[in-house]
Amino acid sequence: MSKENLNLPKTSFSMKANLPQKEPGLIDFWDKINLYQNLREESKGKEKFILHDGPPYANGNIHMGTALNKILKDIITKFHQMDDKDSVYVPGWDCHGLPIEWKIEELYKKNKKNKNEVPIVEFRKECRDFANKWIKVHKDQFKRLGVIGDWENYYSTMSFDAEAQIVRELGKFLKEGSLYKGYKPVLWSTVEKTALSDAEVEYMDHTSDTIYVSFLINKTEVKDLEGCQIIIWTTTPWTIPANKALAYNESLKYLILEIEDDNEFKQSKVVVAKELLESFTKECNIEKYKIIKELPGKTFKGVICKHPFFDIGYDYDVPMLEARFVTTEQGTGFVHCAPSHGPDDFNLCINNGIKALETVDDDGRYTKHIQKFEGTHIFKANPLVIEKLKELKRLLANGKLRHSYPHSWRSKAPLVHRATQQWFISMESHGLRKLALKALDETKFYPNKGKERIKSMIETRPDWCVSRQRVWGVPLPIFVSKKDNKVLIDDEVFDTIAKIYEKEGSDCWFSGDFQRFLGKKYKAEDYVQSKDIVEVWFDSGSTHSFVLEKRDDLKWPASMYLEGSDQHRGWFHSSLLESCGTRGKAPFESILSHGFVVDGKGLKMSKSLGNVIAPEEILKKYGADILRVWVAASNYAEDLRIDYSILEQHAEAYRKIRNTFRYILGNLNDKFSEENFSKIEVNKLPELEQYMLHKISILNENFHKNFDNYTFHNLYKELLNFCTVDLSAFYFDIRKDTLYCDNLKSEKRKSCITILNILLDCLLKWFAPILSFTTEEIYSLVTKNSNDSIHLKKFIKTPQNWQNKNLNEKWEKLKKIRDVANISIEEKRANKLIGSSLESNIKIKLKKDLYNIAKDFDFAELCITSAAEVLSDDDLDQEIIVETSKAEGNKCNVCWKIRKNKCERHECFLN
RNA sequence: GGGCCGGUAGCUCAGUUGGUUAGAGCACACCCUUGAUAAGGGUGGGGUCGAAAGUUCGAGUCUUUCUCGGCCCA
Repeated sequence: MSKENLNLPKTSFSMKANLPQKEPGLIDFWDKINLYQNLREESKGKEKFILHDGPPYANGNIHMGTALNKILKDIITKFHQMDDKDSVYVPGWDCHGLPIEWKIEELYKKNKKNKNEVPIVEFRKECRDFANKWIKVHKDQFKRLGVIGDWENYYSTMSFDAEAQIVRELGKFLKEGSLYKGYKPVLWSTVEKTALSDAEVEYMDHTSDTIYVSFLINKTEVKDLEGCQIIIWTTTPWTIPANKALAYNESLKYLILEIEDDNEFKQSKVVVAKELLESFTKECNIEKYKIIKELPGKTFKGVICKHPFFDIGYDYDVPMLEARFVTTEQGTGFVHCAPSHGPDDFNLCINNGIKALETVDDDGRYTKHIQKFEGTHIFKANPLVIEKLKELKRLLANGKLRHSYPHSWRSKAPLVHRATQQWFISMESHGLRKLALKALDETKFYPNKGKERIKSMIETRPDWCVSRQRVWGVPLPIFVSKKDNKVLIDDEVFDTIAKIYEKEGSDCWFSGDFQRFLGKKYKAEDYVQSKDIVEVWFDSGSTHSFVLEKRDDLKWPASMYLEGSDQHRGWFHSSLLESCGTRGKAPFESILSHGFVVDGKGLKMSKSLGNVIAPEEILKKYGADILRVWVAASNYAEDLRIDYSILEQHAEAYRKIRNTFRYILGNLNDKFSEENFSKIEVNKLPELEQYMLHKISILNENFHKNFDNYTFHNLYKELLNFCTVDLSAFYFDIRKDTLYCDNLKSEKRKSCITILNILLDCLLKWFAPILSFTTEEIYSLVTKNSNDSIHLKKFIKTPQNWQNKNLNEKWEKLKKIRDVANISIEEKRANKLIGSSLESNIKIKLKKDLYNIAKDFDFAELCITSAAEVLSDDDLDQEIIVETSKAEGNKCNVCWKIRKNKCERHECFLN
């Protein structure tokens, strides 16, 4: 008997995947057949699913987080496409902003070029080129991941039409009146000469000078306080010249002490918080003192102090104000307030009628408002201030403190709070906060916890500062009248600007002549043109207006926004505010947020820890499909762990899936014939095949449930388990005998082939959104049409009559018997009585109920033994007993079963 | 420092309103197979559910504290 007469599997589908080599070819194939266009053609007129791409910043190579984000987007887009929708994905890029400006400046420094001597227009052109360069790089990197989208017609925040639309959006806020000119302290970098957004701030350790300063009480109605000195503690001595007030907390208790040490403060009566007495006396080296009196916080209401520099011209009142931000964590229980140099100080002062002044200029030097120190750089002012305080006998102590302090993420320079003129969008004036909160209630969140996260941010956030003192961005379309200082608000002007931008881009704002923006109605000489640009979050927050609304292939609002969980404060947030401010509604119907990529131990990836894995390495070693499996198998609601052992595990699972396909293809000899599911005559199939149809149907149901909830890790796990447990270890194992040995015309074999065709169809489609490359590789192997793609297909629909609950229950019982049989066989195998299960005969004893179910089944087939006997025995102490004995006789060289006589099986006999 | 989220086998994940002995797949070990073969099958070991305390007849599940990690904010 030779093997040629058997129907052994034969396929050209290789066991080894070779993904890194094979995948680029499939990307070329998708380009060649114009897959994206075909998808649009195919689904014309269907319900749209629009996943609006949050634009990554066009700078630097992609990292794991970006890869995760894009793959997740692609998986979801493909799912909806196969779910019979028109699922359009338009990728985009965020292009303006400081990081790119910095890159160009770095280049300038390298080439000894002075930025100030380069015309802004030229500088901006270099920024634009830089962004364009990275868009190209990103595009290739994203395509390499298998992401299908409109790569030819991507969007960018620096395109001319985007810049034009951003102006129109700003115009809406200006016209409404919610965009206002304010004067607030912002975090300012004196090195970069700009205000920084929250995202650009890094908290690092910094050593500050600390001082204890006394403020002499000047006016009070409380007798006890007369002649006392209020003590403050600060880590920013340079802000003392800008001091305008002192803050105390009503809920604290304070003490008046009389210092008895023999020094310049001898017999001084000083006031500090009771709780801080110990640290205060220790740090100021006060050894002998007397507690005169304890006072409640409210005592300080209305008290007026003298500025410590009173004697050198700072002869104004320093009132004491109540503030909850005063704590007893450090210091003295009193806080010195410089409204120009701290948000808390600013708010407290403005509420009490004390205005902030421009006390420090762009470079960080004191202005004319700071007597005696004008022109001094604040970073060099501490020793001067300390010296002066000492001289005036207002300094109790000074020292150093190492603490967490804000720094610029680029220059690493320490930042300061500085009051500057800025443009704000009010959260309250036109009900923006309320609108945004309402819009969130109407948004579906995956996972649900995202809703609370963004809501609490919206509830407490201050007005939105949208201006930046930089050059690489969309200019604020603002003209201020020289006559009355009023902002020019005229739709015609906004529209003129937008129209010019559409043709030339916003670079022309800086070309000098701005009369053309004003048209004929206004004269340039009457106005001052703003040179501020819009902060980049406003850019990306407006993408819905110049992408979703403007493109015919998209819709507004988007079906989904999908980003990392940090974007609750980023893009989700700015998009929500921009859209609610201009349209009263959110630009998205749902938000999906994913966690961060961390290493195998759950720690964040960093260069210093050396645990960074670049997508590129994974692509080179494993291929994109393995990375896609990792995405699908991980629970994105939490942080996602990755390292090589985790990837190795997923690669192993992939091999299992690949071999499942390979088994099917082998037995179909690479000839897939599509079955019409609704025409399958279920009842005519063997029960095992019926059971498989039931399994497929149930799995398909769960598949859609998981898809509806976007729980891909459960979906993937079910698919993998199906391949491993139901197919490989069960159905395939049992049916090998039929497939290899039965006649090609046998009904049983034909039924099995039908199931294999159905399985191939199902598995290809179920896996296509995840294993985009592998499923395409297989599909192109079995399809006759060389221009066809698995990604053009729709999900399967299983007919109702495939589900059979009774049959399922029955087969669950049969499998239980099979499990017991396996244990029995294993015992004999361990005793070296048998090797292969085919070397055994089994005797199955069952209680009556189970016997009645099992008696009609061939357990030799189900358990892959040479013979099986099923007996009824009601005296059993267990439900199922299986006895295994060594099969005696000769091995049939066709079906390998061991028989005493010649194999009576028809096919074997024939041979 | 504050807010939010999380910690279940080596790994990826299940675990209903608190209710038997905490599950699955992979990995691992051993065995079998050599007609899916750098594949396939079988059996098995493995968990103080981050820690402690509390509520309860009963806690992976509820409460508190602590700890570790992540995101956001200061």
